[in-house]
Amino acid sequence: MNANSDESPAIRLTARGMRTRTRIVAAAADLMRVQGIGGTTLDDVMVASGVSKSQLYRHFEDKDALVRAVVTHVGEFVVARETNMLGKVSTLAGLRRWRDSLVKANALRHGMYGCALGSLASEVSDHDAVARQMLDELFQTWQRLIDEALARIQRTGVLDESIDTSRLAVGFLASLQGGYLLAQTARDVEPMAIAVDVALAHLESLTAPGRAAS
Amino acid sequence: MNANSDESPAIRLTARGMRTRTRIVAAAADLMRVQGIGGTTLDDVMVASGVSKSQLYRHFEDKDALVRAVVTHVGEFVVARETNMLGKVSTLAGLRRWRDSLVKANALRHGMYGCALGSLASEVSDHDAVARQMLDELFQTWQRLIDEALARIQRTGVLDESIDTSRLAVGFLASLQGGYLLAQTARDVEPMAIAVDVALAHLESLTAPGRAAS
DNA sequence: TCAATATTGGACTCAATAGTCCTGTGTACG
DNA sequence: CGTACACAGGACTATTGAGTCCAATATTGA
Repeated sequence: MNANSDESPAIRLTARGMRTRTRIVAAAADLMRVQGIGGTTLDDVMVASGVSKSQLYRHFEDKDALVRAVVTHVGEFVVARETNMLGKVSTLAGLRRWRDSLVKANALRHGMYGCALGSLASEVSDHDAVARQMLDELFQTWQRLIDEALARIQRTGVLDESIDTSRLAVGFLASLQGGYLLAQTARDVEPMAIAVDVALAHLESLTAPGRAAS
Repeated sequence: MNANSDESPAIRLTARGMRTRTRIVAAAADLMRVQGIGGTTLDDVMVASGVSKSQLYRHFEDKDALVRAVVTHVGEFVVARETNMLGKVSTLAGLRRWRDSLVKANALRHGMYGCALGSLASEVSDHDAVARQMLDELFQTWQRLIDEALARIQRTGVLDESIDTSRLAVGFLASLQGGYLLAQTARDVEPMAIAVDVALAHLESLTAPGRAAS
């Protein structure tokens, strides 16, 4: 939206203030990823960011405002990552590399914590309407990135033009999110890997045999 | 596990006591579904079930124990529902009816609250190891019910025998769970409906044209 | 360098919530 | 029919966590 990352500051901030603000949000995001939003106290954030209560309330009206800043922060991170990984994909092989990268990252933590965005969404959606809408838009952005990659693959000719890639993109994102949840519950990447693989297999089955490109 | 529903009681209970216990768990489950676990206080449960604090602590050692009883309760409900809906499915049409029923129910609440089991899983998995494992087993049961339906479809001949239905089942469950999450975030069933439809389309694409049965 | 203002520290308040305890009442069985 | 014990009520405590306040310090611009 505006030049500085993470939401508009409401108050005028010097460079030092911005750094402090960023430090708070980054620390809060880390804690909330691991402990959840409800499990993270403002005192936790204080200690982790090395900042005092009054600063917290100088920068954020209340905890909800901090949570929203965290949503923005995490959202920017995820969108940047996905833009990086999907932005130039135009082949099935490219999509498989995308899959590998996500699976590998999740395997390192044995499925713990699930998807950074998905966990926030599930915890916040029925409680904070503003944050819910922010997350909805982030999911839509993510879905669009997948859709655009699919559309590029389609344009190479391996995928029939009659296929609605935007519906496929919803399917991919849902498989991924559901996979994250199952992996988190099982403490094992496997269900997440399988879920995305099945979605990829579907895409492959749609590529008419003996078509152009790879 | 044992005859009475919802976990073992640790203490001896008369019929009246069992009813009280059930009332507590049912009230807690309802509240937690709407407000989340963290958002539901024991006082809320007290008021909703018309029961006093000491009774709560007579029946449950602490809040975690109550949460686990809720998991068992909700799990039994979901497994019963899915057994009902999937237990006799042996055609694609039957699977579509299953989809319709889930989508319809979710549409009524505009996606709110997500999946009863999924929401619990996401809130509890990184916090209570015992509850996490219970939920993992419930998801496995659910997945098995889907797998068995797919296997029956496979046995009618419309689905090639070389296909691994258990992997497909993981894909279905993940699509469903991810769809629930996206629907909850969007306050709209649509993403959930699309996610399951894409999964169904995949299955249909696997049914070799010109095979037996319907 | 001085004054205005941004920034910081942390003690303090107030409300909410998990968990305890004790007293009284219903009930089942000998 | 009475005694033991299961069950119910609700006041009470201890803790935690969100949010406030004000005094002290750093920064910036004139």
